[in-house]
Amino acid sequence: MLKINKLADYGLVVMSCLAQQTRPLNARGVTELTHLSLPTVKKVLKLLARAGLLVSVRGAQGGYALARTPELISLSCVLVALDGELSITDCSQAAGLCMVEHFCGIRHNWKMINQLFQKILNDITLADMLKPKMKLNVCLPETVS
Amino acid sequence: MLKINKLADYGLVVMSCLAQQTRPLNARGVTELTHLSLPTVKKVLKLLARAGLLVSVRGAQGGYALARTPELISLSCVLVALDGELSITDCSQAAGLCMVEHFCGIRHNWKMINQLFQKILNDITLADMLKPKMKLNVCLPETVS
DNA sequence: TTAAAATGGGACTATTTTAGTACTCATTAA
DNA sequence: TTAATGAGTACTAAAATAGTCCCATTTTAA
Ligand code: FES
Ligand code: FES
Repeated sequence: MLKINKLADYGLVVMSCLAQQTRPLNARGVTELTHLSLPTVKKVLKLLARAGLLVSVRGAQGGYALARTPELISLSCVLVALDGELSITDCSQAAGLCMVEHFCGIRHNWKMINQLFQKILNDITLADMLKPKMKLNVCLPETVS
Repeated sequence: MLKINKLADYGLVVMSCLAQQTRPLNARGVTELTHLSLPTVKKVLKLLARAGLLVSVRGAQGGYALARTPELISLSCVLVALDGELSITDCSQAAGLCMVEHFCGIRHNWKMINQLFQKILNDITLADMLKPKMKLNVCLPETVS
């Protein structure tokens, strides 16, 4: 449960690959470094560029580079770009998606959990993911109301 | 992203419904209280019973009841029963599922995040979910190694 | 003893989502 | 001018999900 789709997973691999480059890298280059298939890499790169996380340089000698430094790229925004907003249940995000909404006493609590997870993913940056052993500093009793 | 499947969602609704009963309730009774469809309710009840979260009483006047008090039922075990183990990415749980495992520098960090989420869902109980406004007390810098 | 009420287990189908691929157009450096 | 490269879009195949149905087993109650 709670799986992100593969595209999002690959997306993070690609992002961390590009974070280690000093100049734009093209799709083939990413393929060689990550061992992911070329069509998949292309798809991921396009989506990330469209989301504004990568800048693309067209034409010969073109390629992709991070739009910001890894410290300013949250895990959350990468995942959202490739796998949509975080919503643990259909009902925890928008209204009207769940048929038992009116009879359900747990919707509010799902929303709280959803917010907590969102905050966690927001606080982790690409730079953190690049570290061999990331530190997770989670201490958010104030998230709760 | 990070959605649990509908069965798991319904499962929690059913569990919270049963938590408010004083005697075993049959599938039809659950349907009436939750407004979920009967076949779906039956499926969920069977899965929860098999997982040991509910005890079933067969025969006339039979039905289902919680196997333990709500304080002793974690959100985690309900979700696992209906939607499998928590694993954000294929690679964060077991080895050998991801084709780029050998070239991937972020696998360890995914595992950390996975553990954190697991701990959060473990610490929330069914009793918490029944409260109108749950308190989330997350403060686990020691989870990290 | 019998009939009715209920769960248990499993199989099945339609739908939706996901993964992966292919093709054409636009842009740019050399 | 030309070759390299990204942008956009459409498509197919495979997998997961949701929802339904059927029949055997068990137990209560008439
Ligand atoms: S299960 Fe959908 S609103 Fe509660
Ligand atoms: S993406 Fe699978 S091991 Fe890292």
